Amino acid sequence: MERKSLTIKEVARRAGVSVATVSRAMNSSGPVSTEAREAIERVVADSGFRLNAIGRQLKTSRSHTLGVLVPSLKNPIFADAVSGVEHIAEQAGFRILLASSSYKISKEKSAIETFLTSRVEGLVLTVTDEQSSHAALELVEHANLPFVLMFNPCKSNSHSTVSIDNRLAAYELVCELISKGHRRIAMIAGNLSQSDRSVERHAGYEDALYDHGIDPIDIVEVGFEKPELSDAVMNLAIGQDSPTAYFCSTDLLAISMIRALSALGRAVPDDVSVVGFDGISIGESLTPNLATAVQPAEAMGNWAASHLISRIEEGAPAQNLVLPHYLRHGESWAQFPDDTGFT
Amino acid sequence: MERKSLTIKEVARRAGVSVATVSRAMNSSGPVSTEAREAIERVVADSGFRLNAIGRQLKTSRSHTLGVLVPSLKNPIFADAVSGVEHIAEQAGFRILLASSSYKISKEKSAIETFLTSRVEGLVLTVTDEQSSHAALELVEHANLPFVLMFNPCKSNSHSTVSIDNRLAAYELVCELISKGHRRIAMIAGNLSQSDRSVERHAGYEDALYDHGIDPIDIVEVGFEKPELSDAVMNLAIGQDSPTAYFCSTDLLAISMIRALSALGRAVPDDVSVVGFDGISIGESLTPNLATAVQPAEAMGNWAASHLISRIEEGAPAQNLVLPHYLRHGESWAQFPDDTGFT
DNA sequence: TTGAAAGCGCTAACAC
DNA sequence: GTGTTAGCGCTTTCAA
Repeated sequence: MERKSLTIKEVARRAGVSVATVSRAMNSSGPVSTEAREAIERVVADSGFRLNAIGRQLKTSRSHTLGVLVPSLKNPIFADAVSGVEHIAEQAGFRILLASSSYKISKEKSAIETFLTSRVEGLVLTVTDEQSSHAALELVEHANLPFVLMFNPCKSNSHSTVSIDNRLAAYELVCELISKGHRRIAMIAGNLSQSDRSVERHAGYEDALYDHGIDPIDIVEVGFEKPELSDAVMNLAIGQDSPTAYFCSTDLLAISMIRALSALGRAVPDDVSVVGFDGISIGESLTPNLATAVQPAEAMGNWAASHLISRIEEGAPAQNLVLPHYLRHGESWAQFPDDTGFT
Repeated sequence: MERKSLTIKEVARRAGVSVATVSRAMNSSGPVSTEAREAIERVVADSGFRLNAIGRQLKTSRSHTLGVLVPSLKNPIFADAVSGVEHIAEQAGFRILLASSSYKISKEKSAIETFLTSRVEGLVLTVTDEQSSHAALELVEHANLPFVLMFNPCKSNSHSTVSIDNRLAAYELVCELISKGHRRIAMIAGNLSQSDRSVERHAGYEDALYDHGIDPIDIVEVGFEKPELSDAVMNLAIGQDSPTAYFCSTDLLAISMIRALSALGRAVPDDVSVVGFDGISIGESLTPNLATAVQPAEAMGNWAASHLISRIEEGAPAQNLVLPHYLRHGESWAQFPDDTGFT
């Protein structure tokens, strides 16, 4: 057992050749005689030698590494997207440096600084929003490093983005609720200040109500990191004119909401409808399964990675991609039972 | 905008000092006069200079990087554990290189080779099992690199491990099922050849049945990567003497099972009981919520990371930790309705 | 308090 | 086909 790993120099010495030959042999980057190759292979085989990527990175100024930053791994929508990034990156010979921000601007910034210091070749980021995260994104742009925003709605054309049309998807979801006869529709959302997606979804919610001449109910914001619903949500649910439908800004929230409602004796969807947003796969397996707008998270991760790599390798131009979403007509929403029949 | 990022040498030139002084200033690693410090700060501020970690890593032979390998990010149990690793690593100034194996031995091996090449300082791994993954683990041991196996049951004392007692937890779960009057209890599991945890859980299942003089039913194995349950499962569920209870080797499987059963008109828990294993947090929010054995995934990740770092930094000895599990008495299991009253 | 210089492990001219 | 060599960007003696 070697105390310290070998260097190419030592391998060269043992094989009786020069370091250049070893380098050529190990990288198949130039001619090497069979004799030399075999000598080298022998040394490598019984020493377990492996080229040191750090030396190579320094010399070639290429790290073959991508930085990936998401708010949290504990929401499957992000875990799935990271999984999508990882699979493509791995195929293309890129490593993944992973960080999570816990929805905190300060952690976004420090994660990005770490990535920059580590000389990653590109970044896949899901940030709070372009405004609040401006300082951090500024760093990336100043470093002239390609990056793609994932999930964040596209707000400019200067950089790449992959997302869905959150506002439209929310609009469609709420319209569907309205067409099922619901009039008192509340929105429960993760803190708007921590997610531009929530903001867009809320806008879609308002659009839908406005188009139907229905008054919106004050949005109830909850934290992202805790599963417990706030008192505000509970008070809303037990009040006199309690909503007949809830639009939750994420599936995780919707799942908690369904549970909380049933604890209050309100059955979903018989007494009240609940819809989520994201389309995490577990939602499909629930009973009732979740009505929601589905984001193709893994595909977003795939695209983010392959686009990023083509920017790195081929200097491809920045691009904004809006992927199609679709509504999953789950069992957690239903015709409002007291519907008076107005159309 | 700089085409290529600056080097310490260029900063030194611009600030009119030597590279050694810049290094000392930026790392607070030695005395620097106020005058020099200010000159350097000025240059750094308006150039956005950042020390290149690769140069530093080569010089110091420290990468401050941990490699993390899990079978899949799409199972929240692993995503949560990775999240736990990440949080501790970040606090300690370590970066995370992430890879997933999709439960494939070949990908485990190549991921580990990439980690080795990248000169990570330690590894957190969840592998198929120590036997099958032997070749890959061999590489790590030969490289003399500290690692901790996470989730994999401890089979030797030569390396670190953090897990729960899978066999005991499964035993307890199945005993509880038996005490609720169930006698026809089936086990549905992810392929045993892809997970030593499944194997242990199956042993616990058999222990429990054996202790009560009940005949086990042939285990039904399903793939990990697809949510659809196999025909074998369906045939079992609709057969004559179909089980009154299902023990699933993961919560994800249990959730799919509940859904599949209800599609067959069998209500959970009224007609049939289903229990899972893992304790993913979403399971708590389901209706019915999941009876399961809870693994403290995030805590396992936390411990894996901090233990690994103390091995790296302080040469702490390898350690095997078995964390306590607990049973979540969810709503997905119930007294068997046709219970004849035997005790 | 500072600078010169060696060298971490590697690749890629370049000369042979 | 092969070897020599000059760095890549940094830290760290060591001497001043």
